[in-house]
Amino acid sequence: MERNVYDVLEERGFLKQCSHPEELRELLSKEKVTFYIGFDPTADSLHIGHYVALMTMAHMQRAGHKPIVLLGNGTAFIGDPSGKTDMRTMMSKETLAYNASCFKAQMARLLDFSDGKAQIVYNGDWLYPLNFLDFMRDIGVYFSVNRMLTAECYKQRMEKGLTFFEMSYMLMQSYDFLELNRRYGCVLQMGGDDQWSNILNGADLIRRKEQKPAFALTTSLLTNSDGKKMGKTEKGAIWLDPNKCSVFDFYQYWRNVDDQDVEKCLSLLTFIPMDEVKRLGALPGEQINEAKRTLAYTITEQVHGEEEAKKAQAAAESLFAGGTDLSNIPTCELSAEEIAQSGLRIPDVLVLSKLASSKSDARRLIEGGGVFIGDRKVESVNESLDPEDISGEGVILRKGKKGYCRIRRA
RNA sequence: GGAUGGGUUCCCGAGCGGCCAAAGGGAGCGGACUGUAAAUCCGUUGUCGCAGACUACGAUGGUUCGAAUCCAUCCCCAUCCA
Repeated sequence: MERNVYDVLEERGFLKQCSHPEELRELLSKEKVTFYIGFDPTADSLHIGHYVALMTMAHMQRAGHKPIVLLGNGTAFIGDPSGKTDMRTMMSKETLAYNASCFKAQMARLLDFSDGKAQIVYNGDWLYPLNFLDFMRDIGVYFSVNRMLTAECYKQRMEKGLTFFEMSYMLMQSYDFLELNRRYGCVLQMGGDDQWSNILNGADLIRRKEQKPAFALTTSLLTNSDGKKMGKTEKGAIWLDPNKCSVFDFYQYWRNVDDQDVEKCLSLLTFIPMDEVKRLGALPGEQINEAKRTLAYTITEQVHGEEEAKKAQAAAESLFAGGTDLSNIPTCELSAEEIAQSGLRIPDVLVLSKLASSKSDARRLIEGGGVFIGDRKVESVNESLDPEDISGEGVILRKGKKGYCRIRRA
C-alpha cells in the first residue's frame, strides 16, 4: 500500500494509540475521511499545548481529509477531570462563547476553512437542549461504571475525589462523537493521549449504537525530556495570542528549548521534511543552535506570520549576537504620568516593564546583581534612569541574561 | 446521615500558644560556569520606601498580653460505615 497520512503522522511521532490501526490506515488511503478534534474554550486564547492537535488536523487536511473543529462550549461547562487534580472552575455561557470566537480566529492560520474544507461546530448546540432522562436512557446505559473506574484518567482522581458531575464528562464527549457521526458522517476522533478513554468510549458508542465503524486515535502530548508538559513558563502558558505572550517571548521560548527536545519539536510543530528534521536534530554540540534557530523562526512564522517572525528573529540577533538594530526589541513606552509617578527609579521601571512582578521582586533582583542598564550593572536600588536616556531610541533595561525591555518615552 | 483523619505560602509537606513570613523538598528567579542548552555550585522566593510596618496558615466569631497553633459554628475534602 502506498504511503498515506497515517504513515506521515507515524513518522513524525504524532501517533500514540489507535483503536484499529490497520483498518484506519486503509480507510485513509481509500476515501476522504471526516474527523474531529474537540477543544474546550476555557481561556481566551489557544496555547502551545493545543498546537500539536492543530498540526495533526493540518496534516490530515493537506492529505485531503476533512477536519471538524468541535468547540466545547457545552462540555467546558462541566470541565474535564482527566489529568487534573482539581475541578475546573465553572464558566458562564457568555465567556465560553467569547473564548470560542478567539479560538476560531487563531485556528484559521493553520486550517483552511474555505469552501467547506473544514468546519467549526459547537457541542452546546446539542448538549444544552438535552433532556437528562432521555440522555441517561439512550446513552447512559452503554457505560459501565465498573469499567470507567478502571480507566487511567479516573484512577488518578480516585485519590483526590471525583464527582458524578465530572464523571459525566466522558458520556458527553462520547455523545459528541455520536452526534457528529450522525450529522456529518464523522468517523474518527483524534486528540491528545490524555483523552484516550474519552475518545475510545465515543468510538465504542458509535459502534454499538449505530453498528458502524468509528475510530479513535490519540497523539503524543508535547512533553520535554523530563516528561513534563511543555509550554509552561513563569508567566504561564505559551499563548498564541501576541497580547498574552509577545512574539519575542514566543520566539525565545523555542530558541531556548533543551537540546534533547529540538528534534521532537521540529517534527511535531513544523512542516519541515523529516530528513531535514533529523539532520538538524543530530547536529553535534554547539551547532545544535542552528536547529533551535530554525525551530524558533519556523514556528513563530506559522503562528504569527512572516513579518512578525522576522522582527522577533532580528531582535534576538541584536541582543544575543551583537546586532545593532534595536527597533524590534520588546519595548515599554512610558507615559508622562508614569515617568512622573515613578521618578524613573529603577525598581519602579522594572515593574512597569513587567521584568519584575513587584517592587520587592525588583529590589531582590537588583541586590542579587541581575539588573543592567545597557551593559552597566545597576548597583543600588536607589538608582534612577536619566530622563535623557529614555528619549529617542530609549535604553535597554535587562534582567538576567534573557529578560530584555527597551524603555522609552511614549 | 454516623465515625475517624484533614484543609498551611506557586506545588508537595512540616509546624500544633510566643523564638513563624512559617522547616524540608520541588519548581521559579538571579549569580558563576557555558552554546541564549543541560548538569553542577552559590544566592533568592508575601507586600510596602530598606529598618520597621502591614497582609497571610478553609470561613466567621471567641478565649488569651499574645493564635497557623486552643474553643465554637460553618464550608470543603479523604477513608470506613449506612
